[in-house]
Amino acid sequence: MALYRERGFEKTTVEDIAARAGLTERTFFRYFADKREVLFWGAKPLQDLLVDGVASAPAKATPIDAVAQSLVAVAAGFEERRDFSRQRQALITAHAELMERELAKLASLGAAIAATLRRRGVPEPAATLAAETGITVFKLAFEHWLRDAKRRAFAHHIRALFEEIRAVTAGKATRPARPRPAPRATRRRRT
Amino acid sequence: MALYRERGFEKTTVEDIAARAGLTERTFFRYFADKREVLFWGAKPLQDLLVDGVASAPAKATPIDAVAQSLVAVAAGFEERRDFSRQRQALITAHAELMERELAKLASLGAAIAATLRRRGVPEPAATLAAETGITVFKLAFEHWLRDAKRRAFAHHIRALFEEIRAVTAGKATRPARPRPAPRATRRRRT
DNA sequence: TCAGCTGATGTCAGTGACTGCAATCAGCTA
DNA sequence: TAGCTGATTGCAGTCACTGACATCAGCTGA
Repeated sequence: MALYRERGFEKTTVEDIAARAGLTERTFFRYFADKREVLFWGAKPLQDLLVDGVASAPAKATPIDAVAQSLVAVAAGFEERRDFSRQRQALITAHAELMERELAKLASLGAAIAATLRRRGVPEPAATLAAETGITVFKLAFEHWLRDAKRRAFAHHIRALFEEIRAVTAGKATRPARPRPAPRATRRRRT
Repeated sequence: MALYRERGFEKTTVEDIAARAGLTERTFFRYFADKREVLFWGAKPLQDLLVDGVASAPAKATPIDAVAQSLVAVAAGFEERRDFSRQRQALITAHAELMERELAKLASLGAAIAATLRRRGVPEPAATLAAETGITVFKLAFEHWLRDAKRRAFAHHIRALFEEIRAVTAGKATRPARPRPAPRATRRRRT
């Protein structure tokens, strides 16, 4: 990431990266499928955490709650890496190729969660919809968390967006003001 | 697509494609940013249709309904291309690189819809959530439509999944049976 | 009819991502 | 210390993609 940020993603050759790591280009490609993959090294552990969280949710939890709880639990681990996350995200959003890979990772995350829900007895298409909704919330909450001037917790944004998406799909929340028996007020932000 | 299906995506060189089209490789790259982009030629018109649909929804429609209506309207245009769509989709799902591009296209579709909703006065994060939910439903409904043995209309699947996602986010539909004060019975389907 | 302009296409050479294959190396074991 | 095994390296090759420049087709105005 140091190199990518120094001279930009496309200006950085795989040879550069390998050299910096004290390796050969050939060896780099034995560890990473391609040049982009380096930035997504931590994806698997995160997926395991999320899946475990969903799998171990209380039996009576609704699918969406199982997903929400798991996301909230995982969110804590992000707090200490806010600066890192922000730099990484800036890099990703600045390059279409990296965005593509990010979306692919999120999609496979969603698929894994859906599979777990199915294992819990949730039928299709509810399982996939709950998982995908979770991914949507996660993605947006992540952005909100990164640029929240008030530095509220990641988990806070996740919860708020689950509330909001519930309202949205219910056909409410058309207008900014909307007093609801919600634990927290719904937040607004600029684009 | 003919070439890709004949000899596979990676076995097909850009030179092959250009030759088949009676062009030079160089010219190919003047029309398409890269090798994958050929398969997504029709994306822009679709986006315009969807955006127009959302923009011209009745002023009193909720965001999610504006999106749903637009998707349903657009769905009609797909009916006559079911076989083509199926072949294309088989190709895409078989190649991770193409899936990535597909996801990216859907994401930009979502962004365009969100922007349109904002122009209609829908605040964030409701606009983005409604748009993303629409994309989720669209994607899944598309799959269902393609493999529906009963050959029900694309629009049918879209409507059904909007119903279902409403139930899911509301915390219903955990179990096949779930007697709750729900307006409609929850729909089920196989994977 | 033709010089001149313009936009599309072609030629050519080069860079760099990625792969297959064979060689080498490091650490361990019998 | 010979031999085995897994990790690393060297090398050669393919192919996607790009920049610079030449060429061509069709149009325009004199």
